[in-house]
Amino acid sequence: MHISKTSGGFLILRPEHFSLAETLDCGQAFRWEKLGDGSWRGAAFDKELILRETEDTIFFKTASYDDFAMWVNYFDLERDYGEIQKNFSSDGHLKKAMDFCGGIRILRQDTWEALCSFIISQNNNIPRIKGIISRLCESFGKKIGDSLYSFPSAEILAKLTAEDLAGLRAGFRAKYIIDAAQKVKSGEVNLEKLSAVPIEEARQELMKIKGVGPKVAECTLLYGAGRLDAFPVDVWVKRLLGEFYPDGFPFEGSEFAGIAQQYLFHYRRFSPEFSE
DNA sequence: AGCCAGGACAAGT
DNA sequence: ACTTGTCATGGC
Repeated sequence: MHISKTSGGFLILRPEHFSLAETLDCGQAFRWEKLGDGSWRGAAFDKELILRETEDTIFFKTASYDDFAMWVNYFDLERDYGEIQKNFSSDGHLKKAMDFCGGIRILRQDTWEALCSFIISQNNNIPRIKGIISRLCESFGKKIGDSLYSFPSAEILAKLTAEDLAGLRAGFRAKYIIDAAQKVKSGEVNLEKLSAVPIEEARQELMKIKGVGPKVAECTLLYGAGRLDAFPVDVWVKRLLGEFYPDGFPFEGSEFAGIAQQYLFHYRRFSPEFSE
C-alpha cells in the first residue's frame, strides 16, 4: 500500500476492490454520514474520522500515524480482496454481484458496538436503526467531536435500566441492550474469545444474551469479531439462496463466506435488475 | 389502515 | 423439532 503524509492527514492510493461509499453505506455500520462536500464522517473506537475518496486515492484526515494505522485495520486494507474475489468469480451470481458492488469490504468494527447495533437492527429498518444508535451515543457516550459522540461502553450501560433508554425509542429492544451490557460487564459473556474459538462455540457464547438469536450472533461475529466465515441469513439472504442456489450455496462454510454474503445481500437488495 | 422493517421469544403443536 | 402470535416504533 502506497502511503504519503500530507499536511492534514494521510493519502493512500486506492486499493483495488475498495469503495468507501459502498463500504460505509451497505448496512454493516450505522454511524457514518456523507457530508455536503462528498467526504464521509464517522467514529469508531472512541475516535472521529473524516475521509474522502477520489478516483484513485483515499484521504484520511488525521494527524496521528497511530490513528491512521488503526483506521487501516478498521477498513481491513491489508487484506487481498482481489484473491478472494478471484475465487468467488467461478460462480455466476457472485460474479454479477461483484460487478455491482465489488468495492464493499467487511469492516473490523468494535465487537461491543457491533453486538449492540445488531441487537437494535432486529425487525427494524436502517434509517430507524441509525436514529436509535445516534441517540444512544448522544445520550450515554463521550463527546469526541463537534456534535459527535463515542459509542457508550458496556460498563456505562450496565448501570442503567430499560426505562433509562426510553428516550432512544428502541421499543422492546431496550431490555435486550441492558441484558447484553450486564452480561458483557460481568464476564458471563466474553467478547474477547469470539475470534479465537470454533465458530459454533462463539455463536453459543453470544446467544446467552436475551435478544441475541442466530442472525444477530452471526452479524456480530462477521462485522465485530473478524469472523469472515460467519454467514448471516436474514430475509433477503434466505430469499436469494432459494432463488440462486436451489441445490445449495457453493461456498457454504468456507473461510470467506461472509464476504460473499455481503456482496449477494447488497446486490439482491439494491440492483435495479431486481426492482419490481 | 394496514403492512413492513438485515428477528427473537414464548407458547403452542 | 417446526409453526404462530407478539413485541415498540415509524415510514410508506
